[in-house]
Amino acid sequence: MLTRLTDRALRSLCAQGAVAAAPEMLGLIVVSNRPEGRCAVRITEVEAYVEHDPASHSFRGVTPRTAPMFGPPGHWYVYFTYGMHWCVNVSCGPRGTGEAVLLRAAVPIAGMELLRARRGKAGRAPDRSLMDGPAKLAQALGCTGDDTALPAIGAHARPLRLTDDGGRIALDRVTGRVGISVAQDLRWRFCAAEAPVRKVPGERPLSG
DNA sequence: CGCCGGATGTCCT
DNA sequence: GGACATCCGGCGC
Repeated sequence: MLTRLTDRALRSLCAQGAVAAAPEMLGLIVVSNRPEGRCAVRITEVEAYVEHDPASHSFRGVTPRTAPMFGPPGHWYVYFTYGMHWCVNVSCGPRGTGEAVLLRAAVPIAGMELLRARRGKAGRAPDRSLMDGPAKLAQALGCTGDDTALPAIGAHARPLRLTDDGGRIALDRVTGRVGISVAQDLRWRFCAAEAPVRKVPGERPLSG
């Protein structure tokens, strides 16, 4: 039988904190509903960031940029990085706590043409590698700073909604986080089998 | 497939 | 001034 997490359960999950919530987000879907069209993706890779964590944007306290991390759980935190990329997170932990789960990769489940079009030239990549990075995922979903601090959960969450369609995918491996130079011992990257292998602490260089 | 370097804005030191 | 939760194209194997 098909079981689905309710919006209430999803909010409760986010409230538990980023480390607890992150692995449970594998298999959840993000529905993007914008004027140019509708699309949906299934989450295959996430990372947890907490407040007393030098790799976290919340480590140095509240700023206009990081405020959504400290807001109520279950809201989007979208930030701009490397001068050209957006990345999408879901705020976690109770209000006042600076935690979030970074959505690092996903596979398409609806609105393929739109997802591919938004990725531009790279839209010709196979499904598996169309959104195999946080900025690629954000681009495919059409995310920008306009989305930051908006609620992520609920029937009226728009233009971006985190929800459960009942489709589940298994946690395949747990590794250190990608692209950070501190706190590399913390294994807070959670991957489904579909997620890309990368050179990070804890990742096995060979598959199988 | 892997390595390397450039692009390019914002925030912190 | 440097770091940064990155991506892409070019080149070599």
